[in-house]
Amino acid sequence: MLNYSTSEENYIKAIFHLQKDGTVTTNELAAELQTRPASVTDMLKKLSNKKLVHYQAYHGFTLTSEGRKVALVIIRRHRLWEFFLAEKLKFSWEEVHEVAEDLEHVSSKKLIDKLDEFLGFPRFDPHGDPIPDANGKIETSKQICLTELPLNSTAVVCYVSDQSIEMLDLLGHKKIAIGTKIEVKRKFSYDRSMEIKIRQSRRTPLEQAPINISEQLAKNIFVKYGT
Amino acid sequence: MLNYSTSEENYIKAIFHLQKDGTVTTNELAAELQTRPASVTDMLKKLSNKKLVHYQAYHGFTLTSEGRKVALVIIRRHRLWEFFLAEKLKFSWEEVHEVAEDLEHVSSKKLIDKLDEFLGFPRFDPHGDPIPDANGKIETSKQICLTELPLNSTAVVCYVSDQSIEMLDLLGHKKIAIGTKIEVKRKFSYDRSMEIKIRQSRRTPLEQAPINISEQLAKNIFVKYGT
DNA sequence: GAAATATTTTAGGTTTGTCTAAAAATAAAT
DNA sequence: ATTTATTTTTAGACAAACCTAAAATATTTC
Repeated sequence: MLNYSTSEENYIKAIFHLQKDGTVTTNELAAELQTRPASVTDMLKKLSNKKLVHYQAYHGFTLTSEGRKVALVIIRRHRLWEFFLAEKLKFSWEEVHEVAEDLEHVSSKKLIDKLDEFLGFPRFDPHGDPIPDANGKIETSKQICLTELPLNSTAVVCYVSDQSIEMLDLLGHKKIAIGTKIEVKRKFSYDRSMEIKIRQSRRTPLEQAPINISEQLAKNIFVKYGT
Repeated sequence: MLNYSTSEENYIKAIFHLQKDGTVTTNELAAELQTRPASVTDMLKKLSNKKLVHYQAYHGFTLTSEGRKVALVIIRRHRLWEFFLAEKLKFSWEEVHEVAEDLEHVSSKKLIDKLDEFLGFPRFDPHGDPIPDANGKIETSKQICLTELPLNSTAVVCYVSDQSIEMLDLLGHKKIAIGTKIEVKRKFSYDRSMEIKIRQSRRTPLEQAPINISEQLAKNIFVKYGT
């Protein structure tokens, strides 16, 4: 079970990413995969036979629930490798994607689950995209940079990109950590600093006075909506 | 450059391993790769055109120096991944090979060199086989278990397979470490324990009194001939 | 050294995934 | 509602890597 060719996997993954906006068309997919529409039709028939996509000639296609499950496995592999490359091998942000494109097709489930464990079950890849867990569960809300959080919105810190001693010292002083709830109260256009209210996760319901965050700090803090 | 298909890579690697005993024959290679002689002939023509093998119809083949270079790159990848799987992901000894068979075909040189660095430039994989360095240099003498070292032979400790606290404590007490020179003076058939003389690497020229090593300990110490 | 046996190569076919060019279906425009 | 344009599918080919069966070459044996 769950043994597909590199090519099939790439199609499934691409459909998953494109289908956010409704059904996917042949041309869209051909453009995404840098191939020809005729090739897409060929492959789609195959994936349709394998019950991975709903396909009606001339009317686009979407993944079946089985197809979605496969897609999530591939995305899990991809993002875990990206995390590994950035975190352990010190690849830069922009370099990880290309190498992960190859690594993601190595299909040993045990390899991926052990890699996940080795990495400490990370929940976001270096681009801030969520990593599906071993059961295919994935965070719905995408991670965004604190600088992009709109005024008066509340979100939770989930990742800090710069992990230097100095950075962690500053965060400690401001009592900001993974899980801290943040609400943006003001943004100053002069230096792009912001004023925020924070609440420690769970056990600290008391309202804190607003504190100030420099642009440089905000740039390295990532948050997501929700709990 | 250096971009070959998975199939080509498997052929090159297999020829490298088989050619230790002279030229390789079509049947040998077919058996090794679980394929048919006719398929081997097809591929061999292709590799011959690419100047990776010397090939004369009906008379076997060997790698060219270019082919050997390619083989060493593939073996380097394979053994580094094996080391990674065993050391970092806690795969058992016997499981690493199969997964590494897939990982070895991911061809990014940067990936492999960074992996090498991350792992601390290991010189032997979990089976005791030497890992070629980034320039394709490889230890000539294979690592063997101390139990296999013949009487009155001298060799150098290069690897310890059991790295439990207890084991390291015992090794520390006996002053045995990586680089220690060992000469086997006696082997007792009764309990398969052995008496050895040791000399610390370089700076300790003085002859030590022989010490005794249990079979259990010897089984976990690996040595190689040479410096 | 000719016959028997084993090995290797050729010839022709299959599958996977791609392509081009032409035909069919859908969507847009007048 | 036709015509025009776009999109999608079919038809037929091709390369890679494999296969079977038959022919060619080596090797053994007598």
